[in-house]
Amino acid sequence: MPRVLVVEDEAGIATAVRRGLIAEGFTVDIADNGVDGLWRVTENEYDAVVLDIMLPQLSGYEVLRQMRAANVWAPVLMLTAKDGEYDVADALDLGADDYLTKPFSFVVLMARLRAMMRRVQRERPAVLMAGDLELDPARRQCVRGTVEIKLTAREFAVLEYLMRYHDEVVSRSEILAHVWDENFEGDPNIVDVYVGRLRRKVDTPFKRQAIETVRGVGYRLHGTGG
Amino acid sequence: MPRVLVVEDEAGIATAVRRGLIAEGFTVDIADNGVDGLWRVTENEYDAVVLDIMLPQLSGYEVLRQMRAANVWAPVLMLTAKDGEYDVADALDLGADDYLTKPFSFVVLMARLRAMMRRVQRERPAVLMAGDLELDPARRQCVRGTVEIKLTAREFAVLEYLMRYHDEVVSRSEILAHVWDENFEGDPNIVDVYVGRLRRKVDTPFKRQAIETVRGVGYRLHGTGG
DNA sequence: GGCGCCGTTCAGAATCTGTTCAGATTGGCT
DNA sequence: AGCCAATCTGAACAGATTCTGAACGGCGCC
Repeated sequence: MPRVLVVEDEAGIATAVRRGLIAEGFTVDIADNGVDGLWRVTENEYDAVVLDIMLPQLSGYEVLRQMRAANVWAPVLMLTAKDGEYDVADALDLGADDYLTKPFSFVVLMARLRAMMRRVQRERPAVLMAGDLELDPARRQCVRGTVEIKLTAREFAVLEYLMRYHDEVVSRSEILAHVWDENFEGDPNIVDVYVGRLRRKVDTPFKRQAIETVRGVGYRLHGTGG
Repeated sequence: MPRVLVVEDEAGIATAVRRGLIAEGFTVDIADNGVDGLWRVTENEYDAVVLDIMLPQLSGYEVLRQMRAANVWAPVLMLTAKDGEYDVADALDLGADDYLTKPFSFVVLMARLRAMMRRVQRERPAVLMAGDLELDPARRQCVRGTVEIKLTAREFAVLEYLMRYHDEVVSRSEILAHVWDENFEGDPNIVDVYVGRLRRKVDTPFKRQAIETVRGVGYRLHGTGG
């Protein structure tokens, strides 16, 4: 699940964008001022940042400059008001990857975000593969061999995370933080439950199970041999 | 190899863009005035046109207008200077597909060009097909196999959108934004209602239903086996 | 004015999902 | 073998999401 930070002080825009992005399968954090935005972006790993220029406390320019200085290179899409008070060129010079003028349509935002992430993150393939398992985040579809496997939203998210880090061991807390929320406060056993459900759905009989339990540490999804 | 025409009289920009595009694997033609640009675009088939607005002999507006009149529908990305002498809205009204304000970064130009070509390729087919379903936007006609299916305007629009993005999951908000209005303020349940009606009209008994619900995300229309 | 079609709203029904929990099972260790 | 902690699993529930039929009002046409 791609993770996006939205730094925007106008609550209306922020929530609208948030809702839309979530519907599109993103995980979304919101910061309503520059300082908070800068803090979040340096503390977490985002796949993209939507950054308003006009912000309280710290302008979008400054946030961008300081995050680049701090060696954070997540792709940034700047939001600018259409009155040319702030110059877009400056933002691009500072290392923004794209920009959008308010008011914008949500569809355009999505297209730009996707294009930007595709462009910037070449290491992320459109389709995740592991053995004969195939997972297509855009189509929200999971296939083993030729048969489609139906997954719920959560199952999909957990599997996606495991596949993204296939052959590596990922801990429960890591999964919780990424698939649920950094401060999820429920029973961590939920991860076990979902891994169990996934196994029943994606494992093939007579084959080694795809998701291995690494006792005391977490889980590992095997990249080859199913 | 995608072929691009760049109509731009400032030699510096033209050659920079040309070099960059070639490096990205495009074939590039340059015209340094409007008349030449118009001639080339009508004589050749380009996958995209980058068109400056301020040009000697014939403005970018005029080039665009006349090429559309001549039934040339290659996607056009307009270049505008940031002083608002020329209005971007006019260009979009005339049928430009995107625009960029000078000065722009090359990265942004590439992203826009790619996104534009992708978008246009998807949006311009004459007849939409998915399985044995056929939808002709020009004739406002929908056919399954040999029988015509009568659809109301809204039903048609929703189905058209789903078919345009067949096999992908489209969210309710996306459908609302495109078929209704980006700031439609009614009950989003209207989408569910129309999908339900469409199902009753276009689904065949004993077959997998064409429009699948992807819970928590949206709907997906199956492109094959429909 | 009457009629039919269409777009929309609404509320209840039907369905699906996320989560919790407790008991069963497994694996590692002495 | 026996113990403890970690893990698995099935059942159950609440809540969210989606579906659907009914109803309403506007609009164009006869």
